[in-house]
Amino acid sequence: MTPVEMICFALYSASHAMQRTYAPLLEAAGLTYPQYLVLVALWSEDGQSVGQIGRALQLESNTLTPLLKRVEGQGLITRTRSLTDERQVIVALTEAGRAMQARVAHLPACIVECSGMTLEALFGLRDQVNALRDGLGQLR
Amino acid sequence: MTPVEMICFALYSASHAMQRTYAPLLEAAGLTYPQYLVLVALWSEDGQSVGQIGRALQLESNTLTPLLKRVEGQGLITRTRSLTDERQVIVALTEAGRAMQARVAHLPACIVECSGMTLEALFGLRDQVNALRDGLGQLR
DNA sequence: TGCGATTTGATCGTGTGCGATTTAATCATC
DNA sequence: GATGATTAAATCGCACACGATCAAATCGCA
Repeated sequence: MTPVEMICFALYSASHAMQRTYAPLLEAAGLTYPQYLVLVALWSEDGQSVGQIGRALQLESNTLTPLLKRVEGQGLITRTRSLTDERQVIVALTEAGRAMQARVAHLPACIVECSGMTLEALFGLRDQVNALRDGLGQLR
Repeated sequence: MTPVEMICFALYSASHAMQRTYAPLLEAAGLTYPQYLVLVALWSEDGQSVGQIGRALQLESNTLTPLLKRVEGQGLITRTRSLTDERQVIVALTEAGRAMQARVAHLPACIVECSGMTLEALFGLRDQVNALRDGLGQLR
């Protein structure tokens, strides 16, 4: 059994390869890969709580809190306590945060190109990988 | 575009889900997930240099060196300079390192079970994910 | 109304990943 | 045989991930 023969290593190495592909493209925008994913979630729905973002990205507050503070420091988001429930911190895009979307809009196409696969193959693969993830997440 | 619609997020979240599934099973053996992968590589071929392990796992020496020192500290491997090329550090299994293989031999079957997918589906998925990784790695 | 249980986010410590740089050993070319 | 280029590993700094824990706010229920 070599690492290459294991599904877990395939995911591990492919995930890192993806981050290595994105990183130089995101560097121009001053973003890291997880920071970019947070913005994607906010572009999809602005004004989410830390918990909502965590459920979307499968991350805990101990990862998100410092990450969000860094993105806030860049002026892309604001973090404010909810008025209706002061336990929650609402994360909202600033104008600069919204403007960032256009600046990185070309990245997904770059990734598809780099991958050397068709869009259909990538979508099929995505669905299978998501199914595996959800299967593994079942027992938590 | 939500995170869920992106192939990069599928890999990102599935890789983390896999690590979260392995972690509690490896904890009994005192191993982290990357440490386990290093041992898998060594069980496949003992006596590899840091560079060889790095090429197998797609990791740089700046990641491997401290990781290997921790595994060495647990008495599972030894790190010795090569006699023929003193730039290289040869990593070899100790008796305890070899014995560890039997101790975690049941893990892959656990993962297959947790995944809720057939072995054939997992193998097919693995090959596709590896192809994507290799495609992305092409331009490096 | 009061008070224990739950929820939410933050904090802390450990272990990766990786870009940039450094040091030591080896190679290539003369 | 000397010496500049290359290679291998180590070191440093920064940014995740996550287990464990904490503080504050809210909920549930008598």
